This record gives sequence, structure tokens and C-alpha cells, in this order.
Amino acid sequence: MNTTIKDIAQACGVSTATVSLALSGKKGRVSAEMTARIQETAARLNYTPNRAAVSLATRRTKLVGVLMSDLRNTHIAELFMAIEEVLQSRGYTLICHVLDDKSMDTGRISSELIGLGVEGILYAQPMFLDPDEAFFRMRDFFNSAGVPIICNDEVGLTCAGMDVMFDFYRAGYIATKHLIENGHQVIGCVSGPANYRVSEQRLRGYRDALEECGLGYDPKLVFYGDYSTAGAEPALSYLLGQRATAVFAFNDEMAFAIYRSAHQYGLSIPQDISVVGCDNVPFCNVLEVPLSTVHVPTVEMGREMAESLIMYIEGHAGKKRSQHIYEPALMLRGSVHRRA
Amino acid sequence: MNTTIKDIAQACGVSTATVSLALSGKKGRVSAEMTARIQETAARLNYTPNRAAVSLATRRTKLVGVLMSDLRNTHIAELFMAIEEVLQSRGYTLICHVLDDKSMDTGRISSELIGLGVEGILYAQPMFLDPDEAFFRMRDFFNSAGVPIICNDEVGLTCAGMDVMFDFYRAGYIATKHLIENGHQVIGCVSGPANYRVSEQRLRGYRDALEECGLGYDPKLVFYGDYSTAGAEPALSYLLGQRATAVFAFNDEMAFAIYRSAHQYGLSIPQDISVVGCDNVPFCNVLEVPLSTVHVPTVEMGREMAESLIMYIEGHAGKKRSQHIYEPALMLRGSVHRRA
DNA sequence: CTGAAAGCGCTAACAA
DNA sequence: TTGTTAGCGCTTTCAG
Repeated sequence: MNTTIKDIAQACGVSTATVSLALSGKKGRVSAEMTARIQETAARLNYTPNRAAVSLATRRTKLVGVLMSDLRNTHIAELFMAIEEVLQSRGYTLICHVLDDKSMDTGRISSELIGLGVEGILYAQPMFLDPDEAFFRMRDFFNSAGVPIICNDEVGLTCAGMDVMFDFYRAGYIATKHLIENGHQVIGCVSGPANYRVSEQRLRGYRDALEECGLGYDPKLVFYGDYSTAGAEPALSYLLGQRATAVFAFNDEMAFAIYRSAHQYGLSIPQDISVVGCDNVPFCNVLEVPLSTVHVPTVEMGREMAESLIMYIEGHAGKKRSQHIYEPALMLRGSVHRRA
Repeated sequence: MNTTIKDIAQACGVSTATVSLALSGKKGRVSAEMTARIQETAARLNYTPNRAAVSLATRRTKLVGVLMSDLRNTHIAELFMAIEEVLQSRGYTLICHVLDDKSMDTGRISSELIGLGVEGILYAQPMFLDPDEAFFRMRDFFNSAGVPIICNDEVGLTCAGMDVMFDFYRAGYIATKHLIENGHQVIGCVSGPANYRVSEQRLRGYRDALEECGLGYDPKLVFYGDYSTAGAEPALSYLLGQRATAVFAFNDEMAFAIYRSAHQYGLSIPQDISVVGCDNVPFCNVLEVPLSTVHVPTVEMGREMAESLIMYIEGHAGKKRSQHIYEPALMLRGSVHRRA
């Protein structure tokens, strides 16, 4: 059995109320000597407050739910670590869930979070263009949960919280533009799943850049992957068949697949095929030919998500939803070749 | 305010005790009709038990603490996801901590875990050869926490739990042997930090293989990195200076750095330099020349850690510590060249 | 089969 | 400055 406030009270010959007061640092409520004695015995007895009891009495849990997608993607892992660090340092405890598309068991998760009494939720999941039943249930749950919710996209929430987003449209636009400016006329792209909003945004950016430059948009030039390296394996072969000389991959992981296939076909980057990625994960620099890519300020975004959640929880941010859209920046490295 | 057992009791005109009984499925204690009615109103009222209250009353929390190291390492991310999946599916809630070497704030973490009343702990951290103060405090805490603890190494615990380990000694041995058998005589290695036990184990394997084959061990042939790609950046240049024709990198991330540098120097793998890694992260297959590496069954190990923790928690595994050591297997791919 | 009552560990009025 | 009292929401004897 752990030591309780009662043990301390006994040891010091006072009431539990006094101990509680003394320990919670409400200054002026308990005499200095008594406070000292209580703190000392608490330390000696190795006292740690029982959080279940505290929550029950105060209705505060200091718990927050964090819903992430696949952490094997370095970009996601970094986001998570940034979030974790901030939350932890501010005394919050993370209840972590990794949701892979398939098993988004919204019912179980939401009642777990409710039951635990989380004070806020961080939702870092892709937004679908064709949301299913489960999504809407999740969203309804969020909207009625009565706690602030931070998302990494605009998912249609009306509750307190913030959408910390990234301008993927512009990312697609500047990446493509860069390729065009380097003389490429047939530019393929490796998209993520067609029903992810972040895919559609990049695709629109890609398309607008092409059309604006009079190159026209050809749906045959888009290969649909799944943001993983493995899923983008066939992309290059396909796009080469469409006579592309350059490729914009919607994330770095898929750009890596292009590298791989290029090598297999004996093609070299950027001489034979130019490529631009997106995310700017550390690995870009580790490739034989460093990957030119669109920088996503992952760590900053993670920190802002966490910090803003805390602001809302602690009531310093009102009840309204807010938004912050980060702008992309191109990282020029070695994977784009200038054509005559 | 969330709906409570009391609301249901009122709605059904019974006492809270009856509701509790009915809802917790103790069959035979409450009449079938009553049970049905209670369950139904519970559902209608969207009732979710308050876990703080439940824990307080039952002294069970269904919480487990998970202490991980840097998730940007794919191998760690995979381990974590495997753990998460099992724990989640068995109804446990994860309290997640990412500890980077520096900020291992053992005091705060251990009292957090105690305060929350975790029923078990999963500790996936590197073991040091020269443990510091903080480590011993952590270990003392573990030993006296009264809950089972699962580790990914033997850290000297005496409490209930399991050490789910990997035979890194043999990993080092077979990797090096493979290089020797391919005719290499000067084999460098890229170690992790010298004070990590897993580094020392691999190093011993490397050394024994060399000596056994009469090649002798030369400390100049070991470059010390930090298991990250960036930290291994200077490795190749250094080892080339020592006339190495092959390199055993203690993990894949560092092997990737060798690839990178090789390219910079205009060397090709494996013709100019052979390399073997360790872990077998998915990325190995994505390189232009797939990396030959030692397979570590990360997912299986993660699952076993989680499952064994549950066994212990639920009392199906006794009070003694157990152990499982996984054996390495070499994945032969394209990064090793046979010398005449 | 159901209810009353006590208690898990802590906090928060309100009194003294 | 300190103690008394009453819960927070749930489980669990023990009676009825």
C-alpha cells in the first residue's frame, strides 16, 4: 500500500485537511513550521498523491489524449516527439493512441478518453475527402466532448481548439513550379491516396502550376501511392512510361522509392530524372544525391499544437477555434537537373 | 457533467448498487429484466464509467507505463507500435514517455507513474555500462514499485517481469564472419556509444570473429557513432584511412551514412566498400543497393514484451523474472562484395 | 434479487 | 491556523 495523506496526518498529529493544504502550497493557510514538518515527513514517507483520488475530488486530470497516425513515418515520429516533450514538460500526462486507417475503432477510443477524463485532445490524422461513418462519429464525439481539440487539419470542428495546418496547396505549387523553371515539360507526380485532403491539396497546387505555365494537366501523369516507400515502388516505371523527366513526390518517403527504382533501371538522379519531395525529413540529406524537397516545419507545428492545447485547457485562449497555416519553403539540394 | 451511475439509478428507480452490479455483468446478481433495462438506459444516457472512481474503488487502473527512446529511429517506432497495438487491444491504456538520454528525469517520471497507479511498466531503453545516479534511482524505483516490469535488456531487476532481449553478440559475430568469408581482411566497424551495453556486445562479437579467423582486432578500426545517421557521417572517411575494405555498422541508420559518404567520394557499394548493417528496418530495401543486414525481429519482440507484461499483470506468470533471447539471422542482399 | 452504508484518497467549504 | 464535514463516482460487503 502506498502512503497516503492520512499516514502523514497521523505522523504529524494533524488532520488530513491540514496536510492537503500544506502540500498543495496554498501559502498562508498553514503555519510555516507545520508546513515544513509536513513536507518533510511526506518526503520521508515517499508520499505521492494518488491521482485517481485527486481527479475525483478536483475534476482535473492533467491527462490529454493524443491520436497519431503511423509513427514509422519519420515526419510523424518527429511531430509526436515534439508534442510529447511540450506536454510532458508542462506536467501533462499523455494517453497515446496510434490509429492505422483500418482499425480506427472510434467507439472504444472515445469512451476510453471520456472515461479517463482527458482535458484535451490532439488529433493528428489525415482528413478524408469522403469521410465514413466512423469519422463522423469521431467528430461528433469531439464536438460534444467539452474539451479543446487541436487538429492538424480543418476537420469541421466547432468546439474550442485550434487547427494547426500546413499549406500543402502551395507546397505542390512551388515544387512543381521549381521543376518547370528548370525546363521540365513532362512532370509526373506521386500522390498519396486520392481521398486524403492533403493529397488533393498538393495535387491542385501541382495542377495549377502546370496550367499556369501552359503545360496542361494530364491525369495520366499522376501515380497514386500511400505515402509509404513500398507503395510508391512502381511509380517511376509508370511515370517513365508516360515520358516524364521529373517527378514531384508528395512526401519524402515516396521520393525515396523513386531513387530506388532509378537505381534499378540504371538511371541517375538528377541527370536522367529529377525529383522533388515534401516534408524534409532528416533522411533527405543522407541520400547519395540529397533530395530537394519542400520543408514542413514539423517540430514547430508539434510544439504549437501542444502549447495551444495547454492554452485552451488553462483557459487562456477563450472558447473559439483558431487557425494557423504554415507556409512551405523549398529546400534546394541536388535532385533537380536543369534541362536545356 | 457526464452521466453517472446515479443518473441511471434514478432513471430506473433502483439503487446505485444495483446499477453497478448489473453493469459489471456479475450474472445472477440482478434479475434479467432489470439488467436489460439498466443496460439500455446506460446506453441511452451515453454512460461511460469514470475511471478515476473505478480505480479508487477497485485499486485497478488498467494503466501501463511505456518508456521509449528516440522514436525517429524506425526500429524503435516499430517496437513501440507493436507494443501499443497489443496493449490497446487488451484494454490497457498507455502512459507514454519518450526519454532522450539527457533529460531522463527519473524522479518526475517515477512519481508520475506511481501516482497514476500503473499496473506495469515497459522499459525500452539502452543499458549503460557505466550507469549513473539517475539509472540506479530508476532501477531502485522499479524494484520497489511492486508492479511487473518488462525490459529489452538485462538491467539487474529483481522484481517480477521479463527481459526480452536480442543476442547482439552473435549479431556482431555473424555479420563480421560474413564479411570475412567474403575475403575481407580489413574490416572496420561503426559502433554505437561505447558505454551502451548493446554496443559492447556487438563489438565483442566483431572482435571474436576477427580473432577466431586470425585477423586480429585493431581498436583503430572502430569508429564510435551514436546510432544516428548524422553521427556516423565521418565514419567512412575515417575507416578508409585505416584501409578498411568492409564495414559492419551497428545499426542500419549508421550504415546509411556509409552509403552517403561512399557516394560523395565517388565510391560504389559493394565494389569499393562492402557494408553490413543491423536491425533490418524497412528502408534497407529501398536503397539503390539493398543493404545486407542482421535481422532483428522487432515486431515479435514488441508483441512479446506487451503480452508478457499482461501475463504478469493478470497473475498468469508468477512472480519470478524470466528471459527470452532472440537469435539474429543474416539477411543477404547486395551490399557485400566477394574479394578475390 | 435489491438496497443501505461504508470506504477508496483527496479537496474544499465552513466552522472553530 | 487548524479541524470537521461532506462529497467526487464507483464497488462491495452485509442485510433485508
